Amino acid sequence: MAEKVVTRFAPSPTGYLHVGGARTALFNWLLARRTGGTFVLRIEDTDQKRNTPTAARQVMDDLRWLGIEWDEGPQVGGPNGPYLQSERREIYDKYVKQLLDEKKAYYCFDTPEELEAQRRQAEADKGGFLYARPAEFPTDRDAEQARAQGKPVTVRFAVPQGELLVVQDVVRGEITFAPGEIGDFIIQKSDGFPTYNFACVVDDYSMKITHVIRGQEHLNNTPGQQALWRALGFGELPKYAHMSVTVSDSGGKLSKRERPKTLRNAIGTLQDVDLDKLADIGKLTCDELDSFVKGETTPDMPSIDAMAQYLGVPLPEINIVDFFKSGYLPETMVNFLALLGWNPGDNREIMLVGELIEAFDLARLTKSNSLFDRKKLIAFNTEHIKMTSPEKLLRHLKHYLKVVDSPVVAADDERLSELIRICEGARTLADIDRKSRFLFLDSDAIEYEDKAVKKVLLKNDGLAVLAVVRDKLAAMNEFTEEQIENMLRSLAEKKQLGLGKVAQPLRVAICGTTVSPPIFDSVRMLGKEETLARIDNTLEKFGRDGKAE
RNA sequence: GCCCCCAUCGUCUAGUGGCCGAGGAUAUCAGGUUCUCAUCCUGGAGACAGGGGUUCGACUCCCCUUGGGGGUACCA
Repeated sequence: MAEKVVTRFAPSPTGYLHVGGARTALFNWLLARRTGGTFVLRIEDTDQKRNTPTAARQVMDDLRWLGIEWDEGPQVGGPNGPYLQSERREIYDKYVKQLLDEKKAYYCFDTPEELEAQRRQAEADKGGFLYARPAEFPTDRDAEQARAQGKPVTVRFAVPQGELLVVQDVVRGEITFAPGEIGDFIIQKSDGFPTYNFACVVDDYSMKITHVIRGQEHLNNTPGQQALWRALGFGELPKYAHMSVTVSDSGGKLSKRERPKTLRNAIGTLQDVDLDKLADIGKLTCDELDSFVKGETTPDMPSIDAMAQYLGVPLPEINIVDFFKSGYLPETMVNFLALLGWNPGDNREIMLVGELIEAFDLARLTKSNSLFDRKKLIAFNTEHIKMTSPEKLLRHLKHYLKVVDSPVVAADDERLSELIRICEGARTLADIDRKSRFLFLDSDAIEYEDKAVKKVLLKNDGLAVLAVVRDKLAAMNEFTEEQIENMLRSLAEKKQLGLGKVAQPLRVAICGTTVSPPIFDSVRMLGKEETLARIDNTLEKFGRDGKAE
């Protein structure tokens, strides 16, 4: 009985994979895996103007990073390819012709301007715009003539009018659209490419898709698509499930415009920004930067990222790669995304992909939209870092360090594993990176944070304590963390100080900030020689102008 | 404007007429542990949008209002 489930993810390659798309892909993939079905990846590149050549590639990389592998699609092939719509033109043409021959579709020769005027008129008449279907359909000859005259030639589907269009939706139940609600829509553009609403129907049929899981923004397209499906004689409809949409926690829609917007606002608020330098960092001319700040234009992503990094402005993550670069684990993303608009029905939240697959059920999709809460995401990531095996974490960390170009890449596996161990409790891979960098910098490359110096070195005899610590360290012949700990603790006790008063000056001396892995591990890993050198540097550098004795 | 969808703690959600004096997570607050950051532990506060019905009984069903989202393209 039950036919094999076939689901698909059909992104248009206009940019990086963003969280919304990732979630759609995930749900489709989860259902396929749950049921032992097939997951198809199809690239919807029918818009000549908007496709970026590298985008499809990027989307696939991001899917793979998440662990979402497709059974049919680009790069892997399959029986129903090609999987790029731009390579399926003959297929669409065939069906357009069929519809034309059966008088279920017709040619149109309107210019965009004419259409625009009709639309405005309809608005003025306070009605929805419905294309006025001609009593007599133009013939192939008319179309040729129009083309010869340089008129645009499109093909419209004659949507069956006068009947209620009913959509059965898996998550929303029955949805009805009144007759006349859906106007005749274009199925073939004047450049010969199919429109989304057409290509999607043809492909879902020929790729034998059984379940269409997509965002609710497609709900209103569905009656038209289903009418088309019937007109084409495609037989039984796939099941449709329209998921709730995810909105951003930084207000409004989760859109790629958020990042430039955040940066723009930051530039506006920040005092004394060196605009020339900034333009240089972003590889922009001053005029281009100016126009960006004024909100007139938006530079490309690498430019935005570079400027944000330079200014130290955190941008909200929106693309999957952004989350990767912020140090999130793919396990976290999959887990978190799965729980946006779905839940297993019990109180489980932290789940591995295997558990998600096992528990997944379309019947448990949520109807209402949800906010993407980055705070909760961090909590999830902390949890996943904690539960991931050291080996796996090491793999993730290495990949991460390489991509973000951290000096920590210099470490070998053993050392990285050690770092992972002593950074227990880290919330992101970025935390581990940040805390570890001091080990991989030259001692003269250490930047001493102003605040840290003032607070721990120049106050409470910080430098004096540091000098004592220095001598004690120098006198040690065994440089294990146990020895270091014993020494520091007994010193603190002897001086009637809290351990912090002893540890903090040392910490600032070796890494320039008040934050590092546990001090005993940090010192041991740095090594005796380098530790002493950095302390000496510090003493020298701040000893004079400080008020240390 | 018109059409479609949605509505439980700040947020993600459990809840399918009595088990709910509404459960979990996260955020937040108060304590505690700790050499920093983080982790960790204990406790607190916090929600059924409003109004009508239906019913012996509504968070759960129906209607209206309000609020949010989406669509209204030769974008997908």
